[in-house]
Amino acid sequence: MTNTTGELRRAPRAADRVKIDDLARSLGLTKGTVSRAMNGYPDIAETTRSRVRAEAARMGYAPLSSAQAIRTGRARALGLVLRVDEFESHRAFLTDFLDGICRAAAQEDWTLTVTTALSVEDELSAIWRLVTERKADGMILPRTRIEDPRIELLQNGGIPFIIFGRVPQDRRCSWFDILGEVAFAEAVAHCVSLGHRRIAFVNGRSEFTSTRQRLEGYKAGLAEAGLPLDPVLIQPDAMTPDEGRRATDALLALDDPPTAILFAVDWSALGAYPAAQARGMEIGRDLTVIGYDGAPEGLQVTPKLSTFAVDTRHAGGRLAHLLIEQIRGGDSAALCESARATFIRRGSDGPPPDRNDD
Amino acid sequence: MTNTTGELRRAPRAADRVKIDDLARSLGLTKGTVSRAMNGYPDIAETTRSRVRAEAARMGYAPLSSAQAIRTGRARALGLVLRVDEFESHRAFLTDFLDGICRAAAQEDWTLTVTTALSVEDELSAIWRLVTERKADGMILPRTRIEDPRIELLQNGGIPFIIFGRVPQDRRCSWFDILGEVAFAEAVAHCVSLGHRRIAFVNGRSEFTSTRQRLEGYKAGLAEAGLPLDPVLIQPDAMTPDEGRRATDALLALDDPPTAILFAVDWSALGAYPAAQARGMEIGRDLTVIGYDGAPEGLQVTPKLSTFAVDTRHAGGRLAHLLIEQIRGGDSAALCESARATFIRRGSDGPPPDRNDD
DNA sequence: GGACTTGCCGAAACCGGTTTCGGAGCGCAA
DNA sequence: TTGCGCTCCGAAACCGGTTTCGGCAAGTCC
Repeated sequence: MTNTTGELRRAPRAADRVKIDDLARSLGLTKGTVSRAMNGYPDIAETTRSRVRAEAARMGYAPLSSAQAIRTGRARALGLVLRVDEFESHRAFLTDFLDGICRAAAQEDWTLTVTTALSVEDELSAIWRLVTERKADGMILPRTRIEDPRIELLQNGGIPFIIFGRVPQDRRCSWFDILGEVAFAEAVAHCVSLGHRRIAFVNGRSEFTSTRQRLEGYKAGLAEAGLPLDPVLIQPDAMTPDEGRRATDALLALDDPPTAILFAVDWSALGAYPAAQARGMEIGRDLTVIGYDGAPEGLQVTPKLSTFAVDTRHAGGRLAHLLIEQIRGGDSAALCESARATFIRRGSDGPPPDRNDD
Repeated sequence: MTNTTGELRRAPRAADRVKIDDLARSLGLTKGTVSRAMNGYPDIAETTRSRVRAEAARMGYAPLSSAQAIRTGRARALGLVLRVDEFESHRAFLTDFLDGICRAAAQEDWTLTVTTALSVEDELSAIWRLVTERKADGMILPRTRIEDPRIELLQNGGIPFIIFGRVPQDRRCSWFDILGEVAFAEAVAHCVSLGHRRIAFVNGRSEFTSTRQRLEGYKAGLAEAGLPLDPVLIQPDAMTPDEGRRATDALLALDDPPTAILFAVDWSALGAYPAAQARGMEIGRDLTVIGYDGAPEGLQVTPKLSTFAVDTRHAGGRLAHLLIEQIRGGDSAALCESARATFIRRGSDGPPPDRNDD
C-alpha cells in the first residue's frame, strides 16, 4: 500500500518524451488548442486540426494516459481478474480470450489490466483495488456464478462491468454469452438423427450459470425428440478428465447404458476415452461422445473429439466492445449480446452400435 | 488514436471516491502532509503518520494511480506483450506465468498491463504504445530470440525491461532464465545411468536463445559421459506434436536408431507416442522419451511423460520483482537471476530394450 | 537569554494533460 | 456605419495527487 523508502529514488529519466507543450510550441499554438484539435472538438478549424495531427505524428506525440485520466476520469483501461485456482480448463482459452479483448480494446486505443486471484475474497479485493486506484474503468467478469458477489460489489460501487454469461434482465447488467442451451439441444437432435435413443449428459460444476443452461438445452432436446428424461443418465460436476472418466464409468455400468454421452466440457470428455478403452469399446463406433468448448486437446485423441466450438476470441472482443460502449455512457441493460457454438464433427460420434451392425 | 465524438459524453459518475482532500479535511491536515505521511517521508511525526494511515483505512482512501503517475512519472504498472501467433505451446503456461507476475507485482502494489500481437511489427508497436502512453513503466519480454528487435527498441528508448531468457552480459540487460542446458546435461546423464548409449535430441525452433542453450546442454552431457556426438541424432525445429512425430519417425528409421530421445519441448514429445505406437513400440520400455516444460498434457498420455518441469509461476514472479527493482533505479546489468528445471520421473523413461531383456 | 538546531507541518508550485470561458476577427444584414 | 452572430483560438482554471520550500515552536548550547 504505502511505498518503501526505495520508492523515493528518482527513476532514471526515460528518453525525453515530447509533451503537448512541445507540440504546441512547434505549431505556434497553445496546448489547449492542440488538445482540442486532437480530441475532435468542433470549435477547431479543420485546417488547424490536420496541421496538429500531422505534426503530432511527425514528432511522435502521444498523450500520457495518466495525465488525461486525471481530468477525464478515464484511464482507457479495462480490467480482468482471473481466478487461477479454478481447474485447468480455461487455460486453453486464455490466449484467445485475451487476444480478443486486447484487439478490440486496442482498436479504441484502450488497454487491458489483468490480475489473478486465488479465492472469491481475493478476487473481490483485486477488483476493488483495480477500480479504486483506477487501473481500470470497468471490469470484465468471466465465468458467471449463480450467486455472484462480484456483481453486487460493482453495482453498489456504480462501476461499469460486463459479464461473460447471463443474468436475469431485471438486474440490468450488460452481458455477452454463448448459447450453450442451443448447442446441447442441437447435440441431442444430432444424436437422435444418428439413431441414438439413450443419450446421457455429463454436466460441469453446478455453481456456474452456464452449467444450468446446458442442462436446460439437453432437456429441451430430449423433449423435442419425444424422448423421456431419465435422471440416471445425468451426471453432474465433471470438469476434469478424471471426473469425466468416473462419470463415464458410472454411465456405462448402468443396466441400460447410454449409446451416446454429451459432455458439458471438452476437458472432461477426454476422460471418456480411457473409460471406453478399459471396456474394450471404441469411441465413435461403440460409443458416441460429444464435447463442448472446442479445446485443442480434442485433436490429440483418437478418434478426434466431436465438439461444439466456442469462439473465445470473438467473445473477448465483444465483451471489450460492449464494456467500452457502456463506460462511454451506453445503457447497460441494453448492451447484451449472444453467439452460438458451432458443431465440429470429427470422429467421436456415429450411429449406435446396434444400428451399426446393419 | 483520437477520440470519436462519442468519447466526449460524460461517463456516469462512479460512486464518489474519497480523495486526498477529503482525508486531509477529516484529519485537520493539508493534503501535502497527508501525502507525505502516506508515502513515508521522514519529516512527518510518527504519531501523525499512524493517524493518517488509520483514517485512510477507515475511509477507504486509495490514491488514484493516474494522479500520482503524472507527478512521480510512474504508473506502477508492468507491461507484457503476448505473441499469440506463436504455437499453442505457451498456452499451458500462460495462467501460471501471469499469476506469478501479478502476485509479485501486487505485493508492491503494482499491476500488469497486457496486450497481444500477431507479428514482430505488431509486437514492437504494441510495446511502444504501452510505453509512450505510460500504460507501463517497464516491459517483460518473454521468449527471447537470438536477434531480438525488442531489446534494441527499448534500450534506445531508455525504457526499463527484463527478458525471460539470457543475453550476453555486455549488453547490460536484466534477465531471468531457466538453465535449460543444465537440464539437458542432466537428462543425458540420467539416460546414460539407465544404460543408454544412443541418445537423440529433438530441439525446438532455432530462433529462440533457449533452443541453442538446450542443445549445448545435450552436447555437454554427451561429452561428460564420453559419448560421441552423432549429428544424425539431432533433429531441429519441432514445437508441435506433429513436428515431434515426424522427428521421431526420422530417428527411428535410422540404421542405428536411438534408444532414448530427449525433447526440448513437452508438446513435441507428445508426438513420440503415436510414432512409437505405429511401430509397435512401447514408450518407457522399448523407447525412452524425456520432455521439457512440465506441461499438463504430459499427464494425459500413457505412460505419463517424464519431463523437466519449469516453475513458470516462480519465473513470472522473479521477472516482475527484478523489473520493479530496476525501474526503482537498480542497475540493470546486475539484476540477473536463474533457476533450474526439476526432473519429474514418470513412466516414459527406462533402461534400453537390450538391457531390459536381462 | 539569545542564537542555532531540529522536528514537524502549511502553503504553494508542479506534473501534463482537458475543459471552460471569453474575446478577437470576420462576414453579413440593416 | 453600426450591430450582430459566428468561427476560431488564447488564457486560465482544473483534475488529484506529489514535492519543494519556508517558517513556527520547542529544545539545545554557550
